[in-house]
Amino acid sequence: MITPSAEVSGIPEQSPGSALSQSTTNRVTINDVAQAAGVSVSTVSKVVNARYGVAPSTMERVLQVIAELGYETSLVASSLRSSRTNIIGILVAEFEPFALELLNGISATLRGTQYDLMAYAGNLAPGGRAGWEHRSLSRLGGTLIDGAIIVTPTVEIPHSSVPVIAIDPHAGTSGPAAIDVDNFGGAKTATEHLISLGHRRIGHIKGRSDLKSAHLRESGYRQALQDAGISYDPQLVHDGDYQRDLAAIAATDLLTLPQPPTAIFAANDLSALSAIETAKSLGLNVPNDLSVIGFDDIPEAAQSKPTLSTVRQPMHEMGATAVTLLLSMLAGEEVTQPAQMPASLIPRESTATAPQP
Amino acid sequence: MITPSAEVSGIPEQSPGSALSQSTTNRVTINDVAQAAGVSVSTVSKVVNARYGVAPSTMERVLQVIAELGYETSLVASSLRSSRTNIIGILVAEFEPFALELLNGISATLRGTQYDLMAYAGNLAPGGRAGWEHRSLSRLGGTLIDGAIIVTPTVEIPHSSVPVIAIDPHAGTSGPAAIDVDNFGGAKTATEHLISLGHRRIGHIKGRSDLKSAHLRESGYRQALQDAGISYDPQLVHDGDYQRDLAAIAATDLLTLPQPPTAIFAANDLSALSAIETAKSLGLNVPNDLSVIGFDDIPEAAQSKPTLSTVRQPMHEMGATAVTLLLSMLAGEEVTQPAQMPASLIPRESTATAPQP
DNA sequence: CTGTTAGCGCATTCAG
DNA sequence: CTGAATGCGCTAACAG
Repeated sequence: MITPSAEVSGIPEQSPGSALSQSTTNRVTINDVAQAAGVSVSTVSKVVNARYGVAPSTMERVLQVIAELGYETSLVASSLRSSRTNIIGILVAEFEPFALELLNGISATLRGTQYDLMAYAGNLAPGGRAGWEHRSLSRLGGTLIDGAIIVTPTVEIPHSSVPVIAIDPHAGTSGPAAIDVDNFGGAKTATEHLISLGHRRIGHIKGRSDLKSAHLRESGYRQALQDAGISYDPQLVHDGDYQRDLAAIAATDLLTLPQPPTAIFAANDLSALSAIETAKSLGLNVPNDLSVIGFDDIPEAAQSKPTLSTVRQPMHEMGATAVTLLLSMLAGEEVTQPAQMPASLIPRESTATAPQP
Repeated sequence: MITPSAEVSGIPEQSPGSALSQSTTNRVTINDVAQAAGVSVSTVSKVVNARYGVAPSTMERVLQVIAELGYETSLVASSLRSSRTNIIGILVAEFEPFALELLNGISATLRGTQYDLMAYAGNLAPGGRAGWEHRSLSRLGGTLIDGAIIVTPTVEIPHSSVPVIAIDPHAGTSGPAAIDVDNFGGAKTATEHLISLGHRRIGHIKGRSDLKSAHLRESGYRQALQDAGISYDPQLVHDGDYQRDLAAIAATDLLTLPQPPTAIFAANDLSALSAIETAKSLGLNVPNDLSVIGFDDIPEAAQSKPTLSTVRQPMHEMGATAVTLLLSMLAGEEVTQPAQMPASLIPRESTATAPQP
């Protein structure tokens, strides 16, 4: 999308041969400005931060030099000195679809506020040990960012020097204020959808067993089966770990059973999409031979062939809620109550009535 | 730290017995560790950075304390001192779909490297002036990040203290190494698609006239017409500015011509979707009465009714290429040649054979 | 091997 | 009104 940044008054054209334009590589610091303007560093600082106590003439001259040199305060240096930065940090393990959708909602909600947004992926480097949450929070908090939103933390978030909101926390509930989706209810709805289509033999590809959401989704699945009077068959439940490749193995195992399921509820969309591919490669038609439903509603779900039926997490709203809560915490209010968002069924093409035996 | 907004009324902050300021758990600094371990700060620093010259026994003790206190080096402080941070910065105006898709590709490409990723939206605050590119780059570069990828800059990127890659730059070509899509070729392909469906009277909704991409897309359109021996009719080309509302006006003008077009190539998907809505409101059926094709392939394109035919920008690949180029720049190689990615036709439901007169 | 000494760029007292 | 001095948390010389 094109940003409508109306460039009404252009930047002052800096003539190429300008003697002021410094040679190259080095950043323009407050010292350069002070020297060029013939004032002290502290005066420049006052001008930049709009403090009182500077003569208009001095102020004007300094501003002139700042414009010419294209000086901007270093985020790093200033945040080291003063506690306030006006930056909200989003801490993620990596930028996967879920985090990106969240980011979208967060960015939109933050637009027009005084805050800028910084998203940090702190678990990209190899040997990515667990505990990226604490590390990122500790490395950025207290200095670079005024508050943090942590996406899908898998461990308890410890005490922090800045306000923190957790989105979709996978560990216990004793941490900071948290926002998540109704995993149990959503999984139950998904399974009920399959049951209502006439399926009786329904497989499940589980999520990461160390995560709370995975257990809740499995519970929802089992509850729906039980409510419908369908007995639970352990053979129909395999581990997918929320990952594409492992889900493919799980799907293969399920579909090569002597009596394979006619439908699969995968714990997330990634697994579901992987299951569809696996089914295709085994010569099965989705949804005629096999129905598949996922969980999340990532963008890819609407673009697959067939399009993926799923349960939607309102990621945009979750991001917006997180921002709202965080802003009120930054305003000094106490926020501790967790928020749970509803999950909604999105039926698409990958689910259909059960094949007649 | 929370600053009560009593500053205005002149009340001195930090009241003497303020137990509140003590309640916020302060960050653990290297000083705390040094003190607790009974060593000097520099020794701790050496341990943290795995430098040689520390006795095993000391090292062990320090590590023990670090673990107990949960200490992590402050990104801000360390990056202020040492130039290397192992962080790549992605600079965007805000997190909109295009940037997010890019981020996805960038994150995936960076996984397993030594670098972490920091994305910064520097144009969220109100009064977001143009020139966020320079400001963000100046505020982060040289200290916080080792290199930067700037997404859709609209102004020239000035000299910088760190390596920079621009993705989809909308201004001139004299800046840093740049990556964009084949706007001309893509537009030509889109128009040829319409021609191959039998359309001869093809309208065009232009993009923002101050942007290079808009001109290239119009050129591609005209080239395709010329190649097919169709004469160019200025009446069929209106300005849409890449925006929804202006595109709607343009579409209305086009469709109420005495001899309206049977197909429209819009300069971006947003305009195309707007044109479809306009056509519907005029009682036209898309694609039977009017074919519409866009440019970009934003996620919404696959979810509209009818789904939108378009030309796809390979955003994932563009992000990956940006990372590759940047990494080689960081490795000391000289990279200046721009990279151009291919655009590919994505035919969907909004285009069909021309209606028989 | 370890501690001491300088700053990195900036904001903030406190004297002139 | 202005500038010199101090320190934020940390790393990199250099001494001891």
